[in-house]
Amino acid sequence: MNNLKDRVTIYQVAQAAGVSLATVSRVINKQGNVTDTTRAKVEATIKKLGYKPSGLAQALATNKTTNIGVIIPSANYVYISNLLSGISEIAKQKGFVLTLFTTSHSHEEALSMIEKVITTHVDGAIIFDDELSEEDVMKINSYSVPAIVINTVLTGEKAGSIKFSYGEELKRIIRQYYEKGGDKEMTFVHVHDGGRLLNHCERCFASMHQELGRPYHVLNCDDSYSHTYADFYQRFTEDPKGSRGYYIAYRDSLASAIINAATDAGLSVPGDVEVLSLVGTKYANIVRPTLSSMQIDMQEVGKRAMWMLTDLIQDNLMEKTCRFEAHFTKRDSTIV
Amino acid sequence: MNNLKDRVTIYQVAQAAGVSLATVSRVINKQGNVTDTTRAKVEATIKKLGYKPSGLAQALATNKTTNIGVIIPSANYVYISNLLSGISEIAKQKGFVLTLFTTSHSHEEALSMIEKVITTHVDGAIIFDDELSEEDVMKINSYSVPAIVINTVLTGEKAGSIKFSYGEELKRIIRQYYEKGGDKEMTFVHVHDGGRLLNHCERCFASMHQELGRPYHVLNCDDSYSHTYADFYQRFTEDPKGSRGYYIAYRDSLASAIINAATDAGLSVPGDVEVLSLVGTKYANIVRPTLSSMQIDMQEVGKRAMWMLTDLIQDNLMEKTCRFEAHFTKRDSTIV
DNA sequence: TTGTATGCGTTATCAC
DNA sequence: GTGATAACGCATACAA
Repeated sequence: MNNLKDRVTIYQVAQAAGVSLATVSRVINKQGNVTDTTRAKVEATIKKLGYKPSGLAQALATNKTTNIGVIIPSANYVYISNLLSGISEIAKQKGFVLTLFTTSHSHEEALSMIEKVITTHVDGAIIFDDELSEEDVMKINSYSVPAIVINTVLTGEKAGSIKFSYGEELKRIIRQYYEKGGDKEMTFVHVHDGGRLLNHCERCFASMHQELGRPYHVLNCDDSYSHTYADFYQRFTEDPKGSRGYYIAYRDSLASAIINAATDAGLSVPGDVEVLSLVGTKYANIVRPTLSSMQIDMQEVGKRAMWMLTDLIQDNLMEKTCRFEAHFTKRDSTIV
Repeated sequence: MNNLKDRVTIYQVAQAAGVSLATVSRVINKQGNVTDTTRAKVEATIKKLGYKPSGLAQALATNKTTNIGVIIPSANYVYISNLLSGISEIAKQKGFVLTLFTTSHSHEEALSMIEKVITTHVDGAIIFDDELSEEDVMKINSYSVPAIVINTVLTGEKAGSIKFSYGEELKRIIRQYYEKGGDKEMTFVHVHDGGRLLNHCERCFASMHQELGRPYHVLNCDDSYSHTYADFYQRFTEDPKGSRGYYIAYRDSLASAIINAATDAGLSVPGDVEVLSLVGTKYANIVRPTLSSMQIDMQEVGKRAMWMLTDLIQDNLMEKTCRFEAHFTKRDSTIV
């Protein structure tokens, strides 16, 4: 049961090499003050015994784990795994290791993850979770764990944040659509538990239409390709004329469901049905017709977050806040 | 710099509550032998002081981190993130946390990650990396770190493995294709650094054709949608007749590149060009025409791996080896 | 039921 | 240059 019982300790190395453990420690940490002779002797026995220092004990003694906690919703979305990949790339570069805390659309769980991060003794944390309020996140900071928060503003001593500006760009797209003669009525496809980003977009969508005095619709659907496809296929076949419209969906897969349903129902895209994906990934380019989308390079966001965090850990972060602008790429699923 | 200096310790709690630290420890670990009165007192001061036990110190004292090391190639592929998501789901259920070690197509790096896993003092490890040989993986086991290895056989006391059976199914698909009157010549689309699974498939592909006495081709291409699209588009437009064939690609995105290139070049899929994706994901269903694919439910693999690992950690793993069969799903990109 | 003492595997501050 | 020795924060066997 005690699966690490036979771990070789620094003490055993010292004994075998005929020196004190202090000397071994010096060799490990490549500090000076060691004769080449003894150094060689120690290194030899280290190799012979297969000694590996215990990160645990090191961390306890130095008060530094080289460990970054990452709080994200379940890693199963493409844009999340892109984010993770970006974080991971820089973390590796800087000598950090990532510890994952995944949440699943529950405020309670997200909170308990924050507690876990604190007990886990990480050197810093990157948090990307819609369920967490600023207040929640402050909690982690009150334990003086440096933290970068994505998509939530956060003010604090040991904190930085990355903010997405989605709403303004979305408003611009909507205004431009009508200005350039777009005449379809727009429908915002709402999904349950879509998170704060989606809700923010929805609010901007609504307020823009109110501002323009245009009619608009909001439709609830399931966060699943097949369900969404089925729903829309039924909708499109039952009332082809009434289905004409411009649909804004949260994710590539959902947008694709609408495109495919329309195409399969004999409607033309973008003639009868236009579709915009809010969170575009590389798949926007792959599906046919290609998918007009807004996107933020999440891998880049991940990199930046990790950069900011390393700076923050060294008390060296100048700009505590950073914005990422969403960009619109027109492809074949929309006319303008 | 010393970012955790002001952490509240168990000792401070004890002092504030007027008990010994042993009592506090008992309260934390919910052991018996504590009066309700003192328990309440201790819990109150814990809350008041905002005390969180140090996982580090706990781990050092008990020789148990609740930490699982996961070695994977950079998490940027859909099937990898599915795997991760499966692992993560069960890990959370069992009270473990995941520490990520990502590698990037380098044997050296993969080896150094194994060393890191050892020093990191994890309770167990799940390894999915094509760069690691059995010998490499044995190393982690020789430190008596329980490990589950995916897609590499491994024999060892504290080890289990999950094996994919891709080759046999691929052979079956190929044989069946010709038996049912498929007459296109097959091309295996090879990508650099595709890993052991791809190479295994390639060998099976070749040997099956030799067995059948059929001609076959192997084509090198880049592991990128856009490059592959460009390459194939050129190929298809320059020599439409000669392009007729059955292409086997590693990944959905690459297979989609071929499909789209063919379609855009005026060829018909699956009339002129048939395409099979080896590692299918949900996108096989989304692209048009839909993509015939082989697939293994990687999320399920992840779950199983984590289940096996928890059993292994408790010396309770009966079946040390487990196979996952790849399944073929015929969709619209192939005729049979 | 509660407190004392020791150990977990390091680092770091002293002496020598 | 090298070696004792005290932290680091907690669990636990043992004594009270």
